[in-house]
Amino acid sequence: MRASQFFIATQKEAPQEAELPSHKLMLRAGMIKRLGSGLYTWMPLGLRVLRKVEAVVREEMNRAGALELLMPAVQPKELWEETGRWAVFGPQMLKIRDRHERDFCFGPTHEEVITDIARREIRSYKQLPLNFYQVQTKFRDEIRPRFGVMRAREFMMKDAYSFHTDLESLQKTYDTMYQAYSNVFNRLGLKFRAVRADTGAIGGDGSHEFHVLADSGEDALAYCESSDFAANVELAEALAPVSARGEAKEVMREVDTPKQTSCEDVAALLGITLQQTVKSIAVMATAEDGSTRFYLLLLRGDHTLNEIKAAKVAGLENFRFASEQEIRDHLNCPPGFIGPVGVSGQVSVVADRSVAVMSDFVCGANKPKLHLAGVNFGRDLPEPVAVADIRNVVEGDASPDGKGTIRLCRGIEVGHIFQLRTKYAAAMDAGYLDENGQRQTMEMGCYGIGVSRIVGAAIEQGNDERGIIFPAAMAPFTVAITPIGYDKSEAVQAAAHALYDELLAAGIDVLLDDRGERPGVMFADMELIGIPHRIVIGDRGLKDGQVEYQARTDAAAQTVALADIAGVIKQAV
RNA sequence: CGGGGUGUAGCGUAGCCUGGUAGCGCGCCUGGUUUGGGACCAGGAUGUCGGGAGUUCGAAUCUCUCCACCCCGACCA
Repeated sequence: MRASQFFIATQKEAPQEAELPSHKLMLRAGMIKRLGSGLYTWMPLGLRVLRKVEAVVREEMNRAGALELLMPAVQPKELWEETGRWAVFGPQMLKIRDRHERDFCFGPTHEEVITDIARREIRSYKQLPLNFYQVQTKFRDEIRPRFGVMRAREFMMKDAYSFHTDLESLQKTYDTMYQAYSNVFNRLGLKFRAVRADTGAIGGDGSHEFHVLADSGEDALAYCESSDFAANVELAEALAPVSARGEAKEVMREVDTPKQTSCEDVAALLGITLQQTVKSIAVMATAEDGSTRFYLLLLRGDHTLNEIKAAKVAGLENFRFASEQEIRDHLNCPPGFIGPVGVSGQVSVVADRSVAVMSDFVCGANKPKLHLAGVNFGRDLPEPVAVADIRNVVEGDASPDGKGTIRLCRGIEVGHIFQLRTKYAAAMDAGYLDENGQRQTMEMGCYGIGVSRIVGAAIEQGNDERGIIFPAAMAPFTVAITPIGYDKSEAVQAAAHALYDELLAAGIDVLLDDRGERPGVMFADMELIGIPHRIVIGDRGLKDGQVEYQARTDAAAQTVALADIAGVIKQAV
């Protein structure tokens, strides 16, 4: 491609709306243009990148035996009513009405459509298993679109749906998809982790999220460096401490804490570590019969509450934080000094596993401006009614698989594979006849990749002060030729054209910057848009038969003989 | 939806408090000089100051209202 024939729309300054590096850079590079909230035009440059991602996804899906089809973006309401999701999806679904006043939605996902296909087309176990996929534009009316294409309302997604006679077959395809996804992200040159995900009401261990690692990621992840364990922090288990509770050595006593309402302040005042303090979190839980109960959740001072885990404790299914008034009503004490010692029968105490093994600890005294030190379970207060894992894991915790310690990072979810089981097939009566002529419900799996989101995630992972650093597999162009004095020097032109033709003939995506711009402009543009390889041709080097080569990630250029440069590039790509 | 904020040329902004008819940088166009890291000189074009209503002799500026967008929370590829 000749730059003069292409559309390069780079900008020096990023629009104010952009916050993340990837969003700013995509705007500055002219890859995307915003049309409305969460709506982006993919400009020619950006589209080249998107298409490269799609190509890799397609290749790996095809290789994994999935079959591409294309479903309508617009779907009739009736289909969604069969699964009850017309109501469930709620305002996230863009609903539209045609001239006959019939209701439709712009598809946020395609389980209903594909299940409809399956129930119409699949009759016999002999046709199974099957795995269909598509690359489609989806629309989800996000509560808050942000970060450019990372959380757009209209976005490009690859979604696949598999159908099976039994769980074993589903598991097999699931494993195949797991591998295919790993292949995709490896080929795209992304640092990623497959993370065990919450399967919610369906249960089982049939769900993984694929996260691209990036500091700006919206999800907090816990992973183990010495094993393949990885999980969302919300779900990562904090193992019970291996050491048993120590002997009580101290006598319980009150200590003055006139202004110290947090564990940090109390520990600082007393000159002890946070690990010796216990924080009490007051919550109200509503039981099934509608009655409410006041709970104190006990955490070690250096830990934080994991609300998802806490909600799994019997009785706490739908808890909320207690109001200040409720705290005063139950403990006769203002927040900041509350604790589990001497509480009435109206109060239930739930301790985190790490608290359960503590001895001689410090906690609130349930009296204003006082804390208690040297507190011990069994002696100063009853054992808690429940001991559970209710905290977030922290760096250094033992990995739940027992193979090392946990580290934390942030990730951007770019893929999700899920064993749906029979949820949709049952709701929509998608069945087949088995070997015995008996009608059975199909098992289903679904597998999504956020194609457009990957572009943002990749840039989030690869950028520097000069611009985007694209992995080779998704760069809009592989090589940039930047001739200096292009419109003045016939020698430069001749050399540039010859090289351009040779690289094109070798099937390499080359961008020849024939705009006649000054060197600084060309360099800045090529670096901003993240082209992995750059060749500079100028009269200065040409008189010695030399050109310059610099990879986007190199600190400086190197001199290469003009005669060798094509070979060097072919070698490098 | 709740809370906060911003709308001035393609992009970034000044002016608003204290009303007097809009300025700067980048970009764009023309001519010239330049050409190894976002050139320089000269000339030029581009603004319903988000929309509407009001106050006023006069509104980008004050008031009301609507709209759009951005940021913080719940959702997700």
